[in-house]
Amino acid sequence: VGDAHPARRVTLAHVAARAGTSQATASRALAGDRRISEATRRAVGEAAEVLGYVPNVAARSLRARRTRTLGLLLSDLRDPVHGQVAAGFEEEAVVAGYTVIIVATGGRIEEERRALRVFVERRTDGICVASSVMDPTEAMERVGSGPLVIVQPDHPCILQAADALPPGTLRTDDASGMEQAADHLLAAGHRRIAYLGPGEKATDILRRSTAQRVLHERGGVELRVGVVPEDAWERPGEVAGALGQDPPHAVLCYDDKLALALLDGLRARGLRVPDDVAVVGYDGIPFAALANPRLTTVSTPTAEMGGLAARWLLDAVGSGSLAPARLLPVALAVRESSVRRARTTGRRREPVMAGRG
Amino acid sequence: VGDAHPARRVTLAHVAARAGTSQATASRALAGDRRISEATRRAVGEAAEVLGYVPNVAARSLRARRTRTLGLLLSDLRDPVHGQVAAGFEEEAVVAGYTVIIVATGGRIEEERRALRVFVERRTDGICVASSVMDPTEAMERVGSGPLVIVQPDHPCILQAADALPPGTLRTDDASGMEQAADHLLAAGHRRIAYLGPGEKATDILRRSTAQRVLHERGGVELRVGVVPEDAWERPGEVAGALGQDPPHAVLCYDDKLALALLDGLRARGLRVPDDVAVVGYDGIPFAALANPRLTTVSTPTAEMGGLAARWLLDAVGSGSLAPARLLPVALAVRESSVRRARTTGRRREPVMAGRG
DNA sequence: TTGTATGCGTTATCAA
DNA sequence: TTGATAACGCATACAA
Repeated sequence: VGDAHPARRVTLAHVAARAGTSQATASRALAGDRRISEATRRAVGEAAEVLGYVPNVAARSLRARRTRTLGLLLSDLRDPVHGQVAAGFEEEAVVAGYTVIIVATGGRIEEERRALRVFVERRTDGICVASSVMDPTEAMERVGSGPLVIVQPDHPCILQAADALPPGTLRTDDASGMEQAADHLLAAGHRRIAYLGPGEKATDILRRSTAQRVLHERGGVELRVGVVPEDAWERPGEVAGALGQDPPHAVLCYDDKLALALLDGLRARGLRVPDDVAVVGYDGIPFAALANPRLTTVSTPTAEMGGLAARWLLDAVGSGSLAPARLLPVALAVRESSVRRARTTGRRREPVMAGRG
Repeated sequence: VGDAHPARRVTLAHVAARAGTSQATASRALAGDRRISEATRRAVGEAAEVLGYVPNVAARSLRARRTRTLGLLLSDLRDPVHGQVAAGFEEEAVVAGYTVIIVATGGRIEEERRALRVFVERRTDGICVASSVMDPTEAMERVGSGPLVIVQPDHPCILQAADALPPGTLRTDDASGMEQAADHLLAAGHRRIAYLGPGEKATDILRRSTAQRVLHERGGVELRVGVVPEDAWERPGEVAGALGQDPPHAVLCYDDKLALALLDGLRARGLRVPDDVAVVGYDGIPFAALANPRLTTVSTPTAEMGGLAARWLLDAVGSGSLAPARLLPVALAVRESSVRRARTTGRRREPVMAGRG
């Protein structure tokens, strides 16, 4: 034998030798096995301490057939929403003594497949797939037997079987969220309303069509639709431009990033929010509350969702069965961006086209 | 023997059997060993495909004595800055075929120690410690022999040995950043300047004392200092309140979160930015550019830093030696929040105390 | 309460 | 070009 690795690592055998016990006893002592006498337990503990023994998780996992690892697939760690989900997930995993592997996919399905492969190779005890564009069925097939939780799937399946989703599916109630938002705008008297979104994602379609339906049914209002690239929020001018030359009086945005960009873009065009245009976001990221005007938004329990996903997985590791699909409630947070201020001079409602068009 | 695990897993032995080769040959074939004939290579590949073979990374790591895993310690996945760092880190790791374990510590030193322990137990090939409050020396001791990159250490050591930091240390140039910011305010004619920060962190002390020095030396200005809790940005009123009853004309903030909250808090107090108070942030998070007014800030290359950290580690895995400490340049992004608009009626400079005081 | 022996699934050494 | 075989470091079934 003889790998060319000089770094001598302390193994359980060394600890056992120093403690004067067998390897098995040392193993049990360190594991806190009640059957080991207090004396040897201390002896082993001391030996481990002195030698600086650190168990090798790879060996343990191989033997124990479990890794105490959870896999988390998400599209972008930069995104506040995903950050929240990841944070909640990680926190919950940690308290259970689990470690989290995170793979960001950028929303590319090939990367998502690669991520799942990574998780399976590493024999994670559970896998969470967040905001994935992959067909949940495909995800399940690729994952195989281990527990799989799917959070906020961004696949057309969410459009059809509203609640007939497979166990382990966790979503926020998009329909309810958009309904609340649309109702809010109608109640405020708006009739020229637009929706701004990326235009392709399933979540986008769900939110948009819900708004469309609600506005039509309850207000007889036809929703105008503007489409912008997913990264358009980095270019506020483009976002505002998507509203066209004859801007609506209210805008429902696909998410807060877009809404915040819209706020900026409208300001650049000389349009005041909410006086000229009301804006509603979606997600409830922290910065929405700090915008000027403060952004009205559908507040979603993102961190809680991440935490719950982890708990589901951990429970499934024990029980072998996954919790039934669940729709988490959301709530509209009404703030300044959609509420006309009383102090302004009356409610002029002419198609305002101030500023540089 | 006989663990109670019914799920039959496909192992290399099965693949070898089906391909009619030895296990060794199968292993080599799948690894793309050039010495294996094209024929057997294909045969093994097909067998693996048919059987749905997925290699067991734990076994591989155990044997190969390397895990192709990188550990990333950070304090909070919700924070935009850390999200950027993590994203850059993960992206770089992925292209090298590495997997990332992320542990969030909440800035608690006990959690940081636990995180390092996790990494060592899992035999990560490299460890990155970001924004840690731990003494870098302690971190090195705990990590032992493996490569360790320390990103933005938040430990008093950064105050003393400016550039005499150990190899593998990666920082943005805080002193330069604050210098630029302070110079900017002086150039704009401000003389009543305050600094707002959490008051304890080493990074905070470094930024504050730099501002203090620059303002004093170049402008003869004494910096006022306001201290707010680290999570105060969630309570804008508290942030603005920390400026006292006689607000300054310009505020340097410890970070963008604080600055954005200050914007909101000042607005609630009836103070206009930048007309009554100029505000400068730090970090350059994306939302700073979308604030109203758009936030002047010191833009730091966070994602790049994460990416570089990963590359350093990957290089060290190969070479065994770590890159020398490095200070990444930062640049002031001057935006609306610190530049008085020309159109306002002159530059009145009296201590404005409008609104509800 | 402790020890013995075995196998987890790979890769690498050595011999063929 | 391929095959036996031996670790890698640990946990556990079984025996004592």
